[in-house]
Amino acid sequence: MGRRKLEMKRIEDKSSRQVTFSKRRNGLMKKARELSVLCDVDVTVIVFSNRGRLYDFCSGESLPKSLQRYQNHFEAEGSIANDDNGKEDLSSMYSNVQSCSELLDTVATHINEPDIDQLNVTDLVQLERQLDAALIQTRSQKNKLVAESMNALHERERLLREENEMLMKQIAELENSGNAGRGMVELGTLDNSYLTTPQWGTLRFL
Amino acid sequence: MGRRKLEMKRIEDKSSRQVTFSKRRNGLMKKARELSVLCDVDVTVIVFSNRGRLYDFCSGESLPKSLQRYQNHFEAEGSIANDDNGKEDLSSMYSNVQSCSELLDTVATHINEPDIDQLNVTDLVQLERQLDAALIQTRSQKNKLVAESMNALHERERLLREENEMLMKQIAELENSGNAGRGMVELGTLDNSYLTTPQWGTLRFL
DNA sequence: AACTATTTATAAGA
DNA sequence: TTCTTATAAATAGTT
Repeated sequence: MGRRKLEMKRIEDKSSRQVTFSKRRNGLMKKARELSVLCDVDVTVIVFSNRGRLYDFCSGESLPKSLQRYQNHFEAEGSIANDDNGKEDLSSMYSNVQSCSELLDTVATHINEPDIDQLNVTDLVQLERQLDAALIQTRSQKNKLVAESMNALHERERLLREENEMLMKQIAELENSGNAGRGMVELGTLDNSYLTTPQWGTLRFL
Repeated sequence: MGRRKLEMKRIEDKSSRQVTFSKRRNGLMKKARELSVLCDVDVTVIVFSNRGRLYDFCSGESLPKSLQRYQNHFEAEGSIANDDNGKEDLSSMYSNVQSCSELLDTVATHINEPDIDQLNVTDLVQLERQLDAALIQTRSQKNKLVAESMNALHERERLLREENEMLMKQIAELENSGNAGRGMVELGTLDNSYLTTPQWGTLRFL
């Protein structure tokens, strides 16, 4: 959107690359801010110039906090060095599922504790383990549901194919028995090539 | 840039907020990609919808690597228990992201180290980070592939249904034009009830 | 999911 | 850099 259309490749002229970088960087940050405000979402943008200079935008209060949130989205599963020292592990404690909201309440209460000294390392270790356990359980449940969903999809596909074949046979029969040249149907136009690559393999990896 | 100018505040109507979110999120990602290509810089964008769905863009090969780079920018303070006893620490060894197999080899070697004292806390912090990064990357890729697979399945289902409908119409035509009582087909025996409960909803949660 | 009327971003020039 | 301006892009509201 300028005097002429730009090719989408590295701008070779150093000077105009620098100018474009400055303009578009500001544009990107502005867009990010607008998105976060208009749609009430968290947005984080990090830009590294190739000279190592850092520019960032973060809709939340702090970038590290946002990145932490990002990591929490993926991280955790059974870590190496699970220092299980003799005492009752929490898995039993969590065998009865605490509801998500209850758990979040617990965390919020602990984190917002006015006197932070009230939270000693032991408490935090407990909390960390609880959250780990909850995360593992959550992910496990998620994977289970996704697997079920995919199974249902594959089953539906199978049924549809069967029905499809049945219908084709019926058409063939009708054509053979009917008056030639009347009500002709071009079966050859049906393209089944997209049916030849089932992806069952994926399910194995859940 | 629309029919009218928008106030820069949260869009209250839920529906249009959702639409705007989708449009502007795509716009932002596109801008980010263009900036990284045109100006040859590293750009990372992370968006959390307020329902916790995650969208991201990263110009480098891996988001963890970019985040690592970001962290390094502020991490002059050194890590916990930085007992640097002269020898080169693992950070240099790990500055270049390793392949999965290399990483696993490294871990195996280190964990099986006969003399465990060779591994100080700094080394382990490095190793932990590497593994975190690898895990994030792996899970992210897995989720992406599963989502793609489900999309493919839904698409195939849609095509099959379309073809199915077409075939039914053809049968109806053939029957109307053919001799009555000859080559009759019981269309009523086809049970389509299992087609009425699409499970698109599941995909939202990936 | 498409379609436009507008607004916005920005490439080039000064 | 900064401003200006012609033009390309994005997108708000509509269908």
